Formats: sequence, C-alpha cells, structure tokens
Amino acid sequence: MAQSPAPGGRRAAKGKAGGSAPQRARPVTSYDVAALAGVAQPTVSRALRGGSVSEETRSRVLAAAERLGYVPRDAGRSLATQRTHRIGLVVADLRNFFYLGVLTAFEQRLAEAGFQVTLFREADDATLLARLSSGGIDGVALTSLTLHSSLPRELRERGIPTVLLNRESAHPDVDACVSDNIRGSRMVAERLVELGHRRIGAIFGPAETSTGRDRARGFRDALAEAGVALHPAACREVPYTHEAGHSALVEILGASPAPTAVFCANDVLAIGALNAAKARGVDVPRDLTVIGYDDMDMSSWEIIDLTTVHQDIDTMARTAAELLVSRVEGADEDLRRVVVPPRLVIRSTDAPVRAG
Amino acid sequence: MAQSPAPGGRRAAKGKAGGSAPQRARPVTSYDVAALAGVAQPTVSRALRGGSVSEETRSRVLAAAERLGYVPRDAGRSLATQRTHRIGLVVADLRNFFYLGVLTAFEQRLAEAGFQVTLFREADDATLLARLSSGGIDGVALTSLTLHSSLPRELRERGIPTVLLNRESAHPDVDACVSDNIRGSRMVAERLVELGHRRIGAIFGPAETSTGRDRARGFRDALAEAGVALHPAACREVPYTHEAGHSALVEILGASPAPTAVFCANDVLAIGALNAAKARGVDVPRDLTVIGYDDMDMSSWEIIDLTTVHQDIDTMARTAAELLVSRVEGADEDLRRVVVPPRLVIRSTDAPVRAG
DNA sequence: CCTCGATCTGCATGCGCATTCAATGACGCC
DNA sequence: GGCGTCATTGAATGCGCATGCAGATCGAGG
Repeated sequence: MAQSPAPGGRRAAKGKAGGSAPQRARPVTSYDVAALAGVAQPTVSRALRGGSVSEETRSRVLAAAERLGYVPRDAGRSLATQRTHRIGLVVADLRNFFYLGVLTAFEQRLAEAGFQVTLFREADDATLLARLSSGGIDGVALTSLTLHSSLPRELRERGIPTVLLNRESAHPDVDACVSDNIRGSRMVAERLVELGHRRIGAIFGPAETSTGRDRARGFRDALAEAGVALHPAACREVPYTHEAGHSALVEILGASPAPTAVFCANDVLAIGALNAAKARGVDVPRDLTVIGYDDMDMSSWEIIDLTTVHQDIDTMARTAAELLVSRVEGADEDLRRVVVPPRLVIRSTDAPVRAG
Repeated sequence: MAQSPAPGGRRAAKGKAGGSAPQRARPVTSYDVAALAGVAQPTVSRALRGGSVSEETRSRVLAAAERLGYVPRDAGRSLATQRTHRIGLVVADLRNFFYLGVLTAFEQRLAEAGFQVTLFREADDATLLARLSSGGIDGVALTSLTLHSSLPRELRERGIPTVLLNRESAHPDVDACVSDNIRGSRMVAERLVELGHRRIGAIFGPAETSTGRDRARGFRDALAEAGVALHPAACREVPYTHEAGHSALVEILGASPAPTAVFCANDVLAIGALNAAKARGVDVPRDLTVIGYDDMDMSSWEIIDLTTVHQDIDTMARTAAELLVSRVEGADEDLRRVVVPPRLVIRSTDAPVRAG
C-alpha cells in the first residue's frame, strides 16, 4: 500500500489527502472521535462501552462520535477482547429447506443476544476445522454431522464452544440439542400398524448420521414389537435430498407386492416421494400412505398436507443458541444434552390400508 | 541471533501456566510457530503467505505450524490488512424460499473466491448501516431493499463496496444485478391474453420495491396495450409472503365476477395462492389460472408445477458475487448494472379460459 | 581480493480498540 | 488545615499479524 503514514504522530496529517480521486475514505477511528471531543482515545472507548466517565464527558464523546459517524471497528475490538460476537453455523446443504427453519430461529435468537451468524458449508473435517479455527467466530453450531466425525472433539480441544444441533455425535464431546428420534419414529410405526398396514416400506436417511440411524432404529424396533416385518424390497437408504426421495419412491413402487405405506426419514424425502407419486399417478393416501419426519413449515401447506412427526425446530435452534451463548460467556457447566420431544401430526397423507 | 523471545519479551513465560485446570487453551500464535521453527514472527507470516523465504526456512515453518496446529487469527490479519474476506448478505426474511437459492449461489461463488458470508437481517436503515459499518465485512449485497432507502448511498459514502441483488434502488448509487422485471411481467400478460383470459386479477408485491413496481408496471402496460383491463376488485398489493398470497387469493375469489386468471408477483405468493385455491376447492388451472414469477426450485415440483417467469437466480447471485469481489479487490470502474433476461416457463397452472 | 547486487531474514512498527496502572483533582472528615 | 477516599482521566501497553526497512549473507563479476 503506497499510503505511508505521515512521519510522526499516529494519525496525523496523512499527507495531502489526495488531489481529488474518490479514494476510499479513511475510516473514522476512536482517535478521531477523541480528538474532536478533546479527550484521550481510551476515554472514547469507556464512554461508548459504559465505563466510568463523567456525564459531561460522555455526552461530549457521544456527540463527537455521532457527528463523525463513528462505528467501532470489529477487528480492533476482537483483537483486544478476544471475542468476535460471531457464531458459525455449519450446514451441509443450504438447499435443504429444513435448514431454513433452523437458520431463521438460530439467527433470531443470536441476534437478540448480540451475535451475528456466519455460514459455513460442510467440507472435509480438516478444511472445516481450519476455517473454524481462524478465530473469526466465538462458537459453532454443527447441524450436519456424521456420527464418527472427529470435529466435535477437535473443536473441543481447541477450546471453541460447540453445540450439536439436530444431529449428534457418537461421542459426547460437546453440548447437543436434538429431538428424540427414536421415539418419534416409533410413533410412525405405531400409527402405520394401527392403520392396518402390513406391507410397509421406508426411505431411510444415511446410517452414518444420528437422525438416519435413530429414525431407522425406532421405526424397525416398533414394527418388530408389533410383529410386523418391514418389506425389504421396499426399503432404501439414501441421502437427505428431494431428488433421492423422488427416485427412491419410484424404485419402491416397483417392488412386488407394492407397499401400502412408506415412512420417509425426513420431510424433504417425503415431499420428494409425494412428487414421485404424483408423477406416477399414484394417489396419496388412497393408494399409498406417506409419512415424513420434521414437520417443516411447508409440510402443512394444503397442497402438501403431510402427516409427519413434528420436531420443534424453533425450540431446538433457540436452545442451541442459548447453550452456545452461555458457553461463550464462560459457563463451565457439565456437558449438556437437551432432548426435545417429538409429536405425531396427522394430516392427509396417511389412511387406513384398503381392503383388497 | 536472539531467536527466542528474551525474558520480558513479548510472549515469555506467561505465569506458571496453571496447575491442571482444563482452562481454555491459549491459542497458538505466529510467535509460537516462530519460536518452534527458530525464526522471527514475520518470517512465519511470509512463509505462510508466500513471501520471499528460502525453501528450507519455509518447510521448517510449515512443519512447525502443522505440528502446533497453527491457524492465523482472522482478527489480527484483518486489523493489519484492512480486509476481512467476509461479505455481508442482507435479507429481509430468511423464511422466503426465494432467498435460499440466492444465498446458496451467492455463498458458493464467494467461497470459491475465498470469502465467507455473514447474514444480516433487514432492520431499519440506521441500525443496519451501523452493523455493516463496524468493519466486519469487506462488502455487502442487498437483496431486500426498498426503492427509496438511503442505504446504498450511505454505504457508498462510507466506501463499503455494495451490490444490489434482485431488487434495485431508485437512485443509481451502486452496482446492481437484476432481472428484467418489466419484460418478464409483460410475458405473463401476453400469455394470459393469448389464453383468452379477460377477467384478470393480480397479487402484486409492495410498490416500494423495484420488483413490486416493475412487475406491476410491465403487467399493466402489456394488458392495456392488448386492450384488456385489469379487474380492479381482483387486484391486491401485499407483502411477499406465503400467507399474504394465501389470504389475497381468498379475497380475490370473492370478487364478482370472479377472475379467471391471477398473476402473482412472485412464486411465494403464487404458491400461497395455490394453497388457498386448494383450500377453497378451486381447481387450478380448470377454474383458475395462476402464474408466478421467479421460478424457484420447488416451482417445478410435480405437486406444484407452476407456470412462472424463470429468473436465473444462480446467474444473478454469481454475477453479484463477482461484481462485489472485483470492487473489493479495488476495481475502480464505472457503475455497473447487469440485467438478466427472464423467460416464461409454461407448466400446468395455466390454461385457456373456459367457454361459459 | 574487493565491490555490487540479489536474497533472505530480523527489527520495528502500525492496524483500532480495551484495559491496566498511575496521576490528578474534588470532596469530606477529623 | 491535613489527609484519606473516590471518581475521573490520561499514558502505556497488548491483542496477532503484515510489512517497510535495514542488516546480513552469498555469489558473481571486475
């Protein structure tokens, strides 16, 4: 940069300020405010942060700050306080609507607590760890985590407050806020049995995720207890995407005998399945019962009206935000794991099995 | 060679390092790496940033950094370089699916360029300006902007690179990347006329947004040119939300005579309308034609299959990201305004008006 | 053998803010 | 009137990194 600070004083003259070029204006610093207010820089800091300053001085400083349009630079403050007031949110796929709800609730709660949210897309553990460690953030929420990722432990070792949101890890290294996926998926199984379904299929999520694992486990267990066998040819394990749900259902519809009901491990998959059913002219729920998991906002739309397991994302995200904030503020409590109870929401994509 | 920080040196002893408490570990700094590698701190900086350093030194530094798990602190770097490699994205409502596409494409392109995205929720201009000025970001993309907001000008005055994405301002203060909303909405009008509709309603967006204004203007103009009058009782101007679209359609359905077609200023409104139609037992497109604008991902789902104006969000977001990055890197070109052409996508929510 | 230039590296410093410490002054009390 | 107390403020410093500058080393050319 060819803008050598003027010889002498810290923020003095600054050369001839350029002839006329619409150069990016030198930003206002606390020194400028101090000069205008006739005080020392630290006094500006104190006046603005609520330190011990006389009323008269404070108002003079505030007036000067106002007049110059002074806004403290984050970088300086962060360097001095070792705090950024920024929280990282790691998500696998922003296109997954589920995360919209998460992001919204999470951001909202954090904004209230004076934090900003910075997004991190899923990447390999090493890359992600480096990005998260660069100190740009005070804490992290991981929403897309595989069971055996070493990320939570590594973050813990680096002293970066972390919370798992929605998915959890195989090892209890950090705080977590999750739904009771086993219980939720059991409810689905019970409902299907109750409706008389006996040829039941499923589109499960990835086994290496806690939601994928638990929702499969609860579902299978409950069915087994009811003496109903899963229809093997009508089961798939796929990634949590709309496309995967779509094509999995197409495949499943080809099983013989065709299943009368399909459990989808999340709503994104379920909606993909509904679309596939529509494409194939399969009437839901007359010909096929579809039940999802999550209860995203759109699942209650009239054109979808999906029977699903309600997961209180709002509460989960807010709780995660609060856990994180308390950690960032130095709480040294034991590991916490908050489990939010699920609830079956019956809408119009499920129906009793048809005789014959 | 005084290669170890002498006592009294910057990073010496540091007390007795505590007995055993699992205190948050003191983070590794470039001084630690320097000490381990037996060089001075600046050499570490140069080795890592590709400065002039001998191969032998570089590898020693890299090894030390690796061994300590060193990751440069963003705050320090930002303070020194006046650059954060972070871009702010201001969005009104994260629950609006439209922004998901924007966010995804935008984030992706920026990640490639080495930038992170920090979210800012819409707030009053003053608050937002303060947040954006705190220097945490190198540039801003505004997606939810009202026509007469002073934000673009103020950001410009503060020297913060800014780009308008999707919506634009009444004054050309900063770069913008938008769709040709007038042309797009004209296409809709022409289509409706072509299908024989003569009782046409509309759910417009807020007039104080450029998209709301232009999509209404183009639509009205084209209809007028075709000699077709808008059905006044079947027009509404509402915020861009699903709920607003839903209730607006319910109201419009009560107009008499009922319209045979409704143009919705964006897909979120259109889907709200589709849901309302479904709730009211109105068959789309048999009883009512609905056309939207945006062509969000979900608009092509089989259960929605909305006829709409395709807006290439991906291109728009990527272009905006590129504009922004070039500004941040110091490009001093003239104001740029990129207009992306829209395209009518005909699916299954529109149909010829029924005789009788 | 000396000089010059090219590399490489260390020293000193600044980025903007918060914070510790000491100095100053005001005030009250004996 | 002297002295202690408290409130207020300034001076000095550090946070972690990048960079201008100067010194050192080395090789080549004269």
